[in-house]
Formats: sequence, structure tokens, C-alpha cells
Amino acid sequence: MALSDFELAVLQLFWDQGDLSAPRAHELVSETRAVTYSTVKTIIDRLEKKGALRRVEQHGRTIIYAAALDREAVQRPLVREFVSRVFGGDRSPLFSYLMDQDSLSEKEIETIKALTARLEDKS
Amino acid sequence: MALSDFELAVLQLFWDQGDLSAPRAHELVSETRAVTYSTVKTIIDRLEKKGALRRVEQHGRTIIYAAALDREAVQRPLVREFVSRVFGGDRSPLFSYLMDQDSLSEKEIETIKALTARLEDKS
DNA sequence: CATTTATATCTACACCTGTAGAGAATACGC
DNA sequence: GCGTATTCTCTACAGGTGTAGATATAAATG
Repeated sequence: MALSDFELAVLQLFWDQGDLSAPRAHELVSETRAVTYSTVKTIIDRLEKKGALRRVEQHGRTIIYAAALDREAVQRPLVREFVSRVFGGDRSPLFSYLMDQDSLSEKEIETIKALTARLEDKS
Repeated sequence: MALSDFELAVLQLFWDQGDLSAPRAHELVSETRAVTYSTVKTIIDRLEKKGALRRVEQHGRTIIYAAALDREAVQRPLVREFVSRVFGGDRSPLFSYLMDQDSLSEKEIETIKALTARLEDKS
């Protein structure tokens, strides 16, 4: 089941911050986006229904949720879909866009060099 | 104005095939997807309304449309949004996914090597 | 205990998207 | 010219998404 933009954003929270209650998630979301508790809770409910979050604890009435899907398991197919959707499957132009004029961070450059080195090895 | 999946797919057609009539676009779309003429025409109309296609010719009743946006101008922001949406802006994991276990084509490997070489030059 | 407050549940709604039918208007074949 | 086929235009609709209010209910507080 596909995740919407907002659903993905909320799921990221759980990956980054660990298990959260809905009120806490709302607090965190509010740092970058002005939405009501209701809205965030709706997203959490939908994520739960889609099997991306699950209830792991309860304190009083307050439910603690946890990510039920691996970050990688979600991200990888998204990359594949994106490449196919936008580039018809050919990654070359994507590499160009990513590496071209864009200012790469040190970290990113390191990653690329390391990965490219491995590429040399294999072939 | 954002383009939907199907809208983008149809726009790609125009980039790849050049100017097209709606019936011809329908023919081409039909090669990979079973949809009626009506559906394709609706998408074309929406693309026109969004300024992504424009009418360039008319033969009898038949209108010829052309892409009104550059491929790059559409793709580049999509890459940016995607990286931000899925990876919070950090391209490193994306590089990993792209280069990791996935079988890269010769062409892709060439592109990467060329781009990496330029990377060395600059720093 | 009674009241306030926090949290959850349920319902709603406008907009976008994929999908397509109905009907109008024109062109084309005979 | 007339009928048939083609193409366009207009309208529709279900499902997903972002958004949030209303209401119920349990917990905390005095």
C-alpha cells in the first residue's frame, strides 16, 4: 500500500525519533508545519491501518506507536519507482542531476568516492 | 503546478516522440496501458491547462500538441523534491541505493565514472 | 468525588487523480 | 449530399489526501 507524502513524513519521524505517542508526534510535526493534533492523529491512524505503524505500549489512555516497516524496505522501492516514473528507468540522467552543478556535501562526496571505488573493483 | 503520475507519463511521450495528436498519443499510451481515448484526452487537457502542453497545429478537427516545458525544467525539481521527501535532503543513501547491489548498465557506469572524474578535478 | 484536561475516535469535506461515458461537431467515403 | 466514423468537449464519479471539528472517554487535579 502506497504512502502519501505526509504519511511518509510522519513515518520518518518514527525512524528518526523512535517510538512516539500521537501528542508527541504532533509536537514534533508542529516544529516545521502548522497542523492540528487531529490532522497528525489521522495520519497516524492511516499509517496504522496500512501496517506502517503499530501500537507497542499504552500509558493511561496514551498509545505509543512504533514504525512497523524498515526504512530501507520503504525507501528502496520508492527510488525504483521514482527512477522509472521520471527517467523511464535510466539512472544516468539522475546521476547527472545529483552530481552536476549541485553542491555536494563532503559526506556525499565521500560516499560517492567509496562507492565508485567498489565499482572499479568489480569490473 | 505539480504533475500527476499519469500526466508526467504522457508528457514524457511528447518529449520522446515529438508533437502528437490526442488520438496518436492514445495509440502510444495503449501500447503499455489499457485506457480509453477519453482518459488520455482528459490527461492532455489537464496538461494543457497546467501549461505543460500547448496546441501547435490543427489538421481538420485534429489538434497537434507539443510539450511546452523542458524535460530538464521538469525533472530537476522532481529530483530535488524526491530527495527531500524520502531522504530529508541527504543524497548519500540515495547514491548507495543507486549504486549498491543494483545492476548498473554499461552506460550508467560510464556516466558515473565521467562524473566522478570531474568531481576529482574540482576539489 | 467533581471538574478540568488530555487523548482517542469518528465523521466530514474539498481537492486531486485516474478513469470514462454522452453528446456535439466535423471530416471523410461513397 | 448523406451517413459513418472520428475527434473534441463536457460532465461525472470513486478513491486517496490533507485538513480538521465534534464528541466521547478516561485521567489527573483540587
